[in-house]
Amino acid sequence: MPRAEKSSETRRVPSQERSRKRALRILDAAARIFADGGYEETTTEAIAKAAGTSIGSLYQFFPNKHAIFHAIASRHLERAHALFDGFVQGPALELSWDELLTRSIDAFAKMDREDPDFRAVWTNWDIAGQFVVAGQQMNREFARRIETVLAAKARALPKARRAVVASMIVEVATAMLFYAVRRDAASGEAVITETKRMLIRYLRPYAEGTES
Amino acid sequence: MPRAEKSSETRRVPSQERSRKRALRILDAAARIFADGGYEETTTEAIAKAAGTSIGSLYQFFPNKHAIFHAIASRHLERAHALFDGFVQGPALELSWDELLTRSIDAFAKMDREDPDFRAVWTNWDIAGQFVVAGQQMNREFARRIETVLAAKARALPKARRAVVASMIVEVATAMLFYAVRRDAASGEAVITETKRMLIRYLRPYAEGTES
Amino acid sequence: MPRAEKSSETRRVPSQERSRKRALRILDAAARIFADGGYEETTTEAIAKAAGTSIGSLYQFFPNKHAIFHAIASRHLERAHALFDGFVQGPALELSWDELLTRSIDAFAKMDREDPDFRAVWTNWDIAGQFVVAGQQMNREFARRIETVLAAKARALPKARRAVVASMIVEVATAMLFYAVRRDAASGEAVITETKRMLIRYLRPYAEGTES
Amino acid sequence: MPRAEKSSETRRVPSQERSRKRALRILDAAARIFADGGYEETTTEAIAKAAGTSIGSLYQFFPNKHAIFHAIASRHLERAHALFDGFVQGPALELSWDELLTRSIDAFAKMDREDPDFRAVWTNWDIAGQFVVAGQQMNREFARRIETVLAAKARALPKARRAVVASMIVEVATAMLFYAVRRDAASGEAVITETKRMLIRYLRPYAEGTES
DNA sequence: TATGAATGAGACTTCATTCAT
DNA sequence: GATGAATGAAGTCTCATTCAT
Repeated sequence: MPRAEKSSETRRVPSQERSRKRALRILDAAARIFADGGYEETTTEAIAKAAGTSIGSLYQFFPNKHAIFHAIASRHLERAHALFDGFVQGPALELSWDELLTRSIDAFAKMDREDPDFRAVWTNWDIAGQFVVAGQQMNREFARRIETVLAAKARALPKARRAVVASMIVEVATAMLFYAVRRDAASGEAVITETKRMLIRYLRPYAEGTES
Repeated sequence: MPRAEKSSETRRVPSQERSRKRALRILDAAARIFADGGYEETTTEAIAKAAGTSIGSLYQFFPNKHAIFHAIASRHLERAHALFDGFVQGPALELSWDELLTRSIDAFAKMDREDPDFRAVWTNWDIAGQFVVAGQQMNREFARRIETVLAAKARALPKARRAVVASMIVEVATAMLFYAVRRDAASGEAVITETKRMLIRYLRPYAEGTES
Repeated sequence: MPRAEKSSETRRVPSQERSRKRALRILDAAARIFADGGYEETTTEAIAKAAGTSIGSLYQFFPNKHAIFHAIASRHLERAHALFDGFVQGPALELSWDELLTRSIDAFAKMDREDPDFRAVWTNWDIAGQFVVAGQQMNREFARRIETVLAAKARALPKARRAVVASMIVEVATAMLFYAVRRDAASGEAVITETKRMLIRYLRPYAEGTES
Repeated sequence: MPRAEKSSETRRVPSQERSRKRALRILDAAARIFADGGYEETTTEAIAKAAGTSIGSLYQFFPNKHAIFHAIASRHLERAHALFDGFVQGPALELSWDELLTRSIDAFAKMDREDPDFRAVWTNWDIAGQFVVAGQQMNREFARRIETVLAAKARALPKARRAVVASMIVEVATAMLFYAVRRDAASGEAVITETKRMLIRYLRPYAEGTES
């Protein structure tokens, strides 16, 4: 059926394209509103309006409100992972502990400041009261990867304690980065600086093999 | 007539007593549900039922749902302040940095584990999307007090940076304590231990006057 | 049982007295609040408080909220009837039409201004949406009595039309009196004056036998 | 493509059309229930059901219960004004006093009998205990217009008393019309007739310049 | 496929009434 | 009998989701 084929093809491509764009617009709008107003306070209607679509269209892309949040979380997760992998894999690993920490924290601070998804996800990571979603999962993922770095770099750290230390790094970094974005630029910057200092001091003994 | 006197006394006291108890039961129940299910997800009906009362009684004690949360936050705030003041005032100040940190973190860890209010407040500290309530306010209060301790103990720390460092202590401690209670007993304990270590290592240079 | 008799007697008399007073206080308070705020808007709690009693006592005197309103209406009814009977019975009947009207309207205007029950009853005479209560009933009662006066004084008025005319008098007087109390003293007075004029002009032809 | 054109036209029009109709159905149903059962006694649920819609739809048209009443009042106000203006403006003014009164009262009686809004508004004109709304406002408006007619027709009436007399006309007419619709057809008719008579007799002296 | 009107479950809150003290 | 805490039915309104056009 050439007609169907052709029409479906030519109609499909731009339509897919437009669809994808619309889905993204929804996600972007939702991230902004979730971050500003909280998950519960955000209405699906408000998201649709902010995205310039109708509520009906919104439900064509996402089965329910939670799915929207989930999609934002996933998107953020992916970005964060990609960013993170630049530091725990490849040439970056050659850097000194201090350098590695400094650079990765700076990189995340930059992303957090710029990516609305970050605030959306972290502000609402306890949706439905379960510490289910993204946040936890993501941090666990990060911790696992950090463990491998610790294995290579922190020779003085007993294997048994690697998991805790990795978690400490992730949780502290995350918490302070989140704290930083909630403050004004200047004091946010100071917090970032101090966070790096704290982690460096914390980890140095493990790296040097001179645990206090 | 001692009997009459007594009876008239006990007639009203239990009434007040029972009222007070009921109010506390409501608060306790609410704390539990807020912590488990989140503020928005928690219905006043559910609180009443969990407290073993009727919805009408609940509204006799609290004008609306938010007031219940507020009461829990206040209660927690008071307890936390009282606890904290034991460390930043009086003889405890004679302790070494390390001792002071260790003891106060242990004290808070104990309280957090035992006080359902803690989770209720910290899980929901961003009600309505604003970082308004208790949480922020409380931490700021803590930070202010820690500053005075720093003034006395951290001679190497420039006055200008005291505020940031104080915030770091509070925020990291809070975040990790919160993280700890969400885990099982064993790993929670490990996290507490590691948190103390991290803060001690972070602060030592400031205390010793040998900043790295 | 002398003890019981005596105690019940001596206790009873003042108690009855006190009870009656309390019931009246409740009615007075209720009339004021009903008049100012409307039946639905008035809570039984508010009545009890304004009467200086407890809600429990209130329900010992009246089985439910409506009964309170009903009691007020009855009380007003009685007073109004007593007042009215002074004009449709006895020596007052010797007066001329104009005098009779003038005096009775003045008398009612005075009562309406002074009796809080009046406003309470007339403001809320449509409780529950049925034009049930007092108002209707009272006016019908009045009309019936006026009919007898008409029989005597309005010789030119055919018997068949007496009922309508009587109703006209009652309804117009009531409505305008009610209108008058809602205005300030001065214009209220003017309305009363004008109402008398209107009724006099309306009725004169019936009395004189020169229907226009 | 006429078909497409037409279909696109009719596709939206019915939607608007249906909406408007639904809003009107809600208003009509509400007027009926308000009139029969009183404002407070009427539930939004009942209105929705009587209008054949869902409660959700109702709230899509009206922000709250009071707005529904307000809309009814406005609608009635407009109709009443339009009707009234036919008598106080234009050629009708050429009529004699008696004719003018007779015709306008008949016109209003007809409307009141047929328009459910009338009873809804007048039965509940004291919502919330304040004599705020429509009723008062409307009557004042009417009175003001009647004053101008009086200026032209009632030469014997001193300017200072025009306002009272105008109010008398409005209030008496309104009250008796309202009374009339609450009675059965026959006696209602008699009341209307008698009301005209009363007003004519009342006003004649003012018109003729022979005040009694 | 886009739209937005329609739906209705369910949340919060009030208040008449009951009942233990 | 007096008190006022306790009760729960019922009302208003919101908002996630569906569905006709």
